[in-house]
Amino acid sequence: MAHVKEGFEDGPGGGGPFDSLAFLLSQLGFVASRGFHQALLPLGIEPRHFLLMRHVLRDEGRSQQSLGEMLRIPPSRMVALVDQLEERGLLERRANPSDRRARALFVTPAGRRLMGKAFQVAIEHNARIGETLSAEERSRLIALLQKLAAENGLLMGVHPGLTGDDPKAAS
Amino acid sequence: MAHVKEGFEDGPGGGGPFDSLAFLLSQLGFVASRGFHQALLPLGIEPRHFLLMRHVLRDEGRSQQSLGEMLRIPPSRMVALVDQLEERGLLERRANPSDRRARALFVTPAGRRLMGKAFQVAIEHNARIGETLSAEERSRLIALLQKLAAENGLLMGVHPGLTGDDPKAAS
DNA sequence: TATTGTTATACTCTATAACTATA
DNA sequence: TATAGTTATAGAGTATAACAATA
Repeated sequence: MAHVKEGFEDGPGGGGPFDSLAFLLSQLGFVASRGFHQALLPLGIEPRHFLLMRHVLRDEGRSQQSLGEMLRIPPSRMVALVDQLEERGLLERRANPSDRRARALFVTPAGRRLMGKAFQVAIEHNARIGETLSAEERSRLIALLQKLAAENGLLMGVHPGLTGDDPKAAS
Repeated sequence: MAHVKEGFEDGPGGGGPFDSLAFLLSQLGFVASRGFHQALLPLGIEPRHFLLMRHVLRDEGRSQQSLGEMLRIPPSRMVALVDQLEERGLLERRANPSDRRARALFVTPAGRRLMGKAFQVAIEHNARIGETLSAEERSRLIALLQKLAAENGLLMGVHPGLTGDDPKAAS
């Protein structure tokens, strides 16, 4: 382990900077998640609700299961999420005429209004994260991260943290 | 929300790519964390143990509380973490002659051997994450992330996910 | 009286699997 | 017999606060 260049230069025994790509990504990802979570607090929803609502908005009338499969959220978790959003009057479960077992999901007018605000929050949060970089730095950074995301099989708009494959701890 | 350039171009109503800086960071951070967690599985420890051991290694003999303050881990959580590592024979609580309330932490020889392997795992994991980038892309990416980390008040080697300020959900 | 570490308790989140109603 | 959704249950992880030993 003496020939490594980026990060871990300190080796097993010592101190030194811990500036590996993996660690930086993990740290910054955590900060980004936490920041968005906090930014949404005034609206009374969490990032997972935002993400789910966003996908319902994109294709209203789908069943819970169909959405759950796409976002890789297990059924019982979908029930809880939709319950929370329905109680708050943001989402609606309607009957599906062609299959009375299924529940078609729709966003209510209140849900639409709230999502408008939530998008605003997301935009502001996003701007805040990158505000210390120049426009050019920012776009180069985004391009590099996109390349990394593509190589790691990430789907745009589907956050792996929603799937329940919990990393458990930090790194 | 019509004048924004990076990410969120789709607006409240629509679909489209979700390639904001914040979302990319959150996604990739999650993937990096999860990957490291899985890479450590064969060694029987988790990233939090690795991080804690690493700090004990750096300055042996410190008290639990002193370490907990530095890493911002609450006392009862420190007890659980140290318990787990002590049961596995990787860490030792020794008496502190000058203050018999405090417990001085030391890494055992087995702990040292395991940390050697864990560093190797970390190095390999780090290399895997960035392997699709060229050396130049990689160093540019790291430089940009470091700048971002500095601006967001991140401490090198201290992962915010260890502090218990849970983001709760993803995004 | 304050502090270090520990333990007890309660709470949240989650997955698993049983269950119901439809198909 | 299979499927969509729900509910019940049990497990892990956490924080809070009470506690014991020592200062």
